[in-house]
Amino acid sequence: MNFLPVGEQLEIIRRGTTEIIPEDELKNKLQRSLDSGKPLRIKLGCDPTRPDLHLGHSVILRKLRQFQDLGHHAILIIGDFTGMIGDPTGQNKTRPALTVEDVRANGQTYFEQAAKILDPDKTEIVYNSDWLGKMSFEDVIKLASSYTLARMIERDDFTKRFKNEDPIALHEFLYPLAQGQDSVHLKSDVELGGIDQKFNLLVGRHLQKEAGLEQQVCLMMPLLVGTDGVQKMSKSYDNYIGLNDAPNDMYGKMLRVPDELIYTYFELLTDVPVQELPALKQKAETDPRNSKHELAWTITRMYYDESAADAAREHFEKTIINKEIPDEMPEFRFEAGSTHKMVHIIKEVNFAPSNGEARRLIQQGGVSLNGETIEDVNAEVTFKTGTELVLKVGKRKFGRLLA
RNA sequence: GGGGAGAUACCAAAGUGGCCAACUGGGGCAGACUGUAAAUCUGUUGUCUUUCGACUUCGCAGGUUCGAAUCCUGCUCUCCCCA
Repeated sequence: MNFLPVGEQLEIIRRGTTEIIPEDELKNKLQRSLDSGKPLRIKLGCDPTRPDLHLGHSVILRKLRQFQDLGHHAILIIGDFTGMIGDPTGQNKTRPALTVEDVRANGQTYFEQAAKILDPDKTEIVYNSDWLGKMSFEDVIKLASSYTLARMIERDDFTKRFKNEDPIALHEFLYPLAQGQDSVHLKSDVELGGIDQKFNLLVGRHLQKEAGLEQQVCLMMPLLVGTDGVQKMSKSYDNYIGLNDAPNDMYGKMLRVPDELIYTYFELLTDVPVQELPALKQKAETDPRNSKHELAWTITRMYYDESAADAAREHFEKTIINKEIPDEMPEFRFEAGSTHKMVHIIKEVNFAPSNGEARRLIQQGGVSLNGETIEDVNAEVTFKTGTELVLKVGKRKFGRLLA
């Protein structure tokens, strides 16, 4: 393997990082691997409890990919065992523990999505139940003795929950230890994680030292702010853009992101070269509109391709900006000769979860048929052979009703 | 082991026998505005129902009552204090 010079590698590695602890060690490790031709072992643990990946996950996965491209060895840990505990990080509640089967199945889904970013052929996949599941109670006690309560509860999450008089289950203290044990087992050189993982990653360093191993470098990425511009991107806040989102959704959601995030997104989520970033930053401030379109296009292209990105842009301009009807939309067939209430149709095609909600949408002027806003809550539609109607609900739900 | 407090809709949080499908805030959704957002303003936010209304919902299970989120009993869970 031919590695780039340490300085160049560092420049790529540093992009977007929040913190590298300690950076000197990373430099040394890189130098050593350059001298010996031996790649570094880069560890990334993933939590398979929620297998829907979004752009937030991509920040770290992309960092791992960068290491891969630099010639290092990527290890993706499916935390099937730790998943049963539930990471207490950022939680204000005890998480429900999942069964092994659940977590295993999720792990597969997770990897399939991660493969959009990683080089799947060069990724080693491991399940931490393989070693954690074999530990004896004695082993666990030994492990638990290596950390103190005081150090454990200095964590923000625990402190907060403790102050709020929220429950903290004892086994949650084992989570960081288990994750750290992974590092011991895998002899990782670097562990990647979000900045909220700092504590967990440092425990890994600590445990490696106890085990007489070389310590891993901890590399933390910022938490991606979600589309609401406030909270970290997360499915539970519904402020995410999924890796599996359709191109149109991806593009549209991206444009709804607050202007302030444009640059950050370019830096953390796209593959534009480092050298172009300053210019993009400038543009994000002076010309947010076009800059954001560029961002949306770039990201859609990354997960699909250029033509999909072009099409998504067109779709957006058409439907949202010009308020036209899109070319393509889901079609719904109705029996010729049948009559349905609008309310029922809306619910039927899943544009509203209940009849009540559908009624509300009509009352609020959010429903139109062939461009005409429906005023009457009781409106009915009779389908004849050849009937073709365009139903619009809200700003972006379109459907073609056919008979 | 002993004593005390608590569990309300997506979240937070009022409500302590009828006026409660449940105040209020956040969030969500829709409309206006806009380059998409944000901000702002307006409306809306259990299910079924055109209206009237009916039904289900306030940790779980029973009970008292004409009537219960509100009272009683048991259970489950959580927090605090003492040991």
